[in-house]
Amino acid sequence: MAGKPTRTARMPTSPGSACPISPVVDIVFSRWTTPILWTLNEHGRQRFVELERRIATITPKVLTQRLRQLERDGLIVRTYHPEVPPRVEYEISDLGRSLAPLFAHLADWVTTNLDTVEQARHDYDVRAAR
Amino acid sequence: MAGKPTRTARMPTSPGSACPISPVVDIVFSRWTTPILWTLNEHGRQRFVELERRIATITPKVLTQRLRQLERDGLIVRTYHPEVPPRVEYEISDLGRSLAPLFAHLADWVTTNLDTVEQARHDYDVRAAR
DNA sequence: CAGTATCCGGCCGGATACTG
DNA sequence: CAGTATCCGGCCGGATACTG
Repeated sequence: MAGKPTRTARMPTSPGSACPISPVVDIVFSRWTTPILWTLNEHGRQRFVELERRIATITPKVLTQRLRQLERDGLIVRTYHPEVPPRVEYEISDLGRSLAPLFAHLADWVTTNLDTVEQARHDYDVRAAR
Repeated sequence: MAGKPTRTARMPTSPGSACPISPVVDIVFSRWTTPILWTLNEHGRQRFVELERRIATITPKVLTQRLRQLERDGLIVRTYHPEVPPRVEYEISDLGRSLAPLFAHLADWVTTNLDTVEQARHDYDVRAAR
């Protein structure tokens, strides 16, 4: 046994204990996962380039990474057609689709409350400046 | 005017264009915000140390940072009582409370689907290993 | 008590170039 | 077309120590 378990490294120290929704946050809500899932849900089965175009500011590397993670988590399905040139299609899975009502709910919250958040930020900043 | 605007720096390049829920993701779903909001919603108005204890694995620095952000976004309210020793209380705001049904919805999704996700990961890893 | 100060490592994501 | 390879910077978050 080599050395005591130094606590230095980034152990996940998941906040899960205090919060039952932490798992879904890890799975679904990273920087690019929601745009990807949203696009697949809206426009159906799509090829890599189509996603790249629709999401626009994403780079191919990152798109690949996120797609792989989503596939691993079972939220999307990847289909490879061995042709020349190669053709790959992505579509949302049933599990992924089960997030749709949730996403709609979130979109509602945004329409209703985003202004309030921005106003709050503004007020806070004004108060902080004085 | 010094130099052309080099595109090197991390411009946010927000994915928002493609996805109407990106804003709420930025506001609510970072590593520690959901545990904090959840705790405040469950146990009501609390002092700094109480939050620290309930969330357990969070450090004071990070707790302060997240609380400030949530206060700025108008999701929580901070009350400072100038006593000795000082007393500060945090409570969820009306805006913060408006997230409660959403959180319940998310918690439901977790109970229903977390097993499926873990199974999918397992299957993916097995397939990848071969 | 309720924080702040300092240091620091890792990881995520971006830029750019290249490939079966 | 659908990616991979390489390099790299910033930021988030953690560890530790200190303060009005």
